[in-house]
Amino acid sequence: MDMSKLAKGPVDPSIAANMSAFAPPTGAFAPPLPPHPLGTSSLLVLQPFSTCQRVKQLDLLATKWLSARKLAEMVETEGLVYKKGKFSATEERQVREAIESHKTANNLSDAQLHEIIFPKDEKNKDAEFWTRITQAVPPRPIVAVYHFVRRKYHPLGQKGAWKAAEDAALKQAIADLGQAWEKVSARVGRMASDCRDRYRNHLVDRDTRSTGAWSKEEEDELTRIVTDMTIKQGRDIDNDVFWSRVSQLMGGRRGRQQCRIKWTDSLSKLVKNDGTKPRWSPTDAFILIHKIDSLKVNDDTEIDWKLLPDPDWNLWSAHTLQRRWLTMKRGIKGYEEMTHQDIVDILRVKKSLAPESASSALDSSKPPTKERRKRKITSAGEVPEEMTKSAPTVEDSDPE
DNA sequence: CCTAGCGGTAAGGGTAATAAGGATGA
DNA sequence: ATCATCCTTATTACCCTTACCGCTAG
Repeated sequence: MDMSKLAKGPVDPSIAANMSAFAPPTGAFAPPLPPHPLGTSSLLVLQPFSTCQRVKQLDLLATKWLSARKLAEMVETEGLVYKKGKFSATEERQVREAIESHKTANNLSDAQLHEIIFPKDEKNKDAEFWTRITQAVPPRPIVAVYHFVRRKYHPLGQKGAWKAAEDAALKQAIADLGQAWEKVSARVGRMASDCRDRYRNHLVDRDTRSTGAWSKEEEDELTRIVTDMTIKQGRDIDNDVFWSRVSQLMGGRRGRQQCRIKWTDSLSKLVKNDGTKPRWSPTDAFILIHKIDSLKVNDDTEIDWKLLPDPDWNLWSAHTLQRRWLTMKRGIKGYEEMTHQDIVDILRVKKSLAPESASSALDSSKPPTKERRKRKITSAGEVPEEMTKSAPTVEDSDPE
């Protein structure tokens, strides 16, 4: 019946148009409208644009400092395609190489390179530089590359755990200077963004903050706050939560990260599953792999995890799915050297071999201890067919 | 003198790595 | 009962995007 969803899953646009599109207020768990008139991204693969158009777009991305709004607008109006999200290892390497070659080509010292990336003097700005590096990682917009490089090449980066003395220095600096992070950074000896992070994630509310396991009261409170903020406002319970605000509403007793993780990894699936906790099963693994396979991406950094859950299989948050994928992937020996498709192929075989539990879950004859089995039937029901159906490889690849 | 847009800084939104405790099943 | 293994929960450094706005080139 709803096999179609399983097989097709979201048409992944991740490369292109996955603007974080505040989901239009759908009902509680109503099927999210495809964020896109399902053309643009898959079309890209097929052959939507002339190469000439592509070149123009890439040039635009590498030379113009387009604002987020403008970017989103162009995705809609003229099918602009650009990449968002974490930089892959490959991209990082491409950036490094581009910078190296720029350095040698212009015979720059380390200090000179530093001056280009962090110019102290107006006169040393070099717009050419950012364009050149951006061209090494299409289709990224220049501003994304700019921020990426400024973080990666910052001399104060990557300093590990904070020491008590640093916390004290940070507190004092903020007391003296306010939230002027660049100035604070100079005093503390950490990147501005790291100072800001340390402050908002750990120092603010430090005396009221509690850690460790959550009490029932706290869990109920968080659930109430989140549902008030989302469902009751007609917003999306998975994507429209403002975690800093939630933390405030929790009276500062839990930080924004604590609240977010608690919700997405634990409480949300409980709410979606009538108050009982589902447990990750081989069937779930099976579904996940097939969904990922159907995306036909080149690399898992292109996956937009937010688009994976669907109404018939929505117990698992995007975050959970992403992590489950990672652990499955790492369970394969030598996965580092493999292509994404290799890994998917291996997992598809590997995870279809554990059908015992899946099929026994179907057997109502011996109801296994917990009721949580009950819910599995919904998704497990279609698995055996899907499995025997086989030929999972290509099938739908090109719609007309 | 005006103004478009560059690019530096802050704010907002999110994940990866890790550890430790809890189920599960041979 | 035991132990390996997988799963869940919690922590925190680190990461990416967007908003904002002063400045300057044209």
